Amino acid sequence: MPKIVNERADILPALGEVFREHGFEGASLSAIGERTGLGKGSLYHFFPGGKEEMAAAVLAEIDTWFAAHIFKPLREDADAARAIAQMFDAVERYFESGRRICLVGALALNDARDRFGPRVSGYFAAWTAALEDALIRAGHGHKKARGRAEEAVATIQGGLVLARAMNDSTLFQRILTRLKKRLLDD
Amino acid sequence: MPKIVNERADILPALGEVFREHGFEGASLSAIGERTGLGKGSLYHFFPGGKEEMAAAVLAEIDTWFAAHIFKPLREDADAARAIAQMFDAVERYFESGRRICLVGALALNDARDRFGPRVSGYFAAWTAALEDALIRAGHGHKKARGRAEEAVATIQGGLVLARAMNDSTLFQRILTRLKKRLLDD
DNA sequence: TCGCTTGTGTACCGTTTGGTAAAGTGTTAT
DNA sequence: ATAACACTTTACCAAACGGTACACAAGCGA
Repeated sequence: MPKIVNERADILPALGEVFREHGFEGASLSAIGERTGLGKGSLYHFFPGGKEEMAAAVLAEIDTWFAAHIFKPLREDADAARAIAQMFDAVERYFESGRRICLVGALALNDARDRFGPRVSGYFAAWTAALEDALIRAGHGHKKARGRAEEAVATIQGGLVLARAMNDSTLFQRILTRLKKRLLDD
Repeated sequence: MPKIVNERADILPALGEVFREHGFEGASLSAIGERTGLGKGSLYHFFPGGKEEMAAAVLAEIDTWFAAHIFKPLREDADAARAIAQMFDAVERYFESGRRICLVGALALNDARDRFGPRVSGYFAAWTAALEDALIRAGHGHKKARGRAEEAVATIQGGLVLARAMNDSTLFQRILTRLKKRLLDD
């Protein structure tokens, strides 16, 4: 009986895509099995906690990725403006110009939020806080930096909603471009 | 056998709340029955098409409401700036300061979008088009009005995501206030 | 070669799912 | 009074659900 995977981290990307497509409730074990190529036996071997543990693992991986590639540079890069510009590049690549949605945002919208409350709120709290920090260092007034950061993160999330609703990835790119310009030039 | 309701429109609000809470897949017939107080028999009497017809009816009602209370004033009010201001008031009331999510946006994020594609895209297309129209009449440049309208609608949607994710309705209010100011003063 | 660990496949569990059928009960118009 | 209609109740269905149990195969160190 040959191994298919040997690290549970190997199937997290596929897991993430299933949850993105169907949501938490809609992602059935059969859909998960199909996408990952694993049977129930293997899935419950890697994730004894079932669907909930799978989603939690995906969220944790997302957290880690964003912390390393976006939040940390925003907080620590000596050139704050450059970090902000890089955030926009990373966001556009990560969300594939709006063709890919934000799983955390999607989970936040229905009752799945209650299952993953701290993870969901922590993700957005970390993002806005890091961006606020960068904005201040880039010369924005302390008082307005938090508001601008919140609004920017919201605009990105909303851009994903609109781009997916209208099936128009150029819309997401336009929104990002405008937002980036406003944050850096203003 | 007493009537519980006699117009199917009477149960649309309750239906909408169930879909908002659980999403399309997650809204089981038993949950729907509980919330509406109707058994399956009655539900299938009013909606022979099942869940899909229920959700479609809710979406149609939402479309109608927004068309009458938001899109139409934006397009037709002689005082465009006032129409925009009223849009923000209506949005804050309708979404209960971020405690209530946008069902259309939520459906857009997972595979439920494919079931209701035209309705979902039409909703956002109508909103952005109406706001663009008002922005032009309020003195914004023709060329940038569309971009600003798209970004504004996206920010509202994203504000709902963030407010719900962080369980903070003041966040939604702050975002609306900032956005309104920028659209009207800039 | 022997166990042991780590995965995998399959059969199975009880429950819930969306949906159907039909009988029954009120109301209303004739 | 009666027949038609509108709605509700109940029972029922096959399929799918999340999850469990367990036998079994491969790789590996001793």
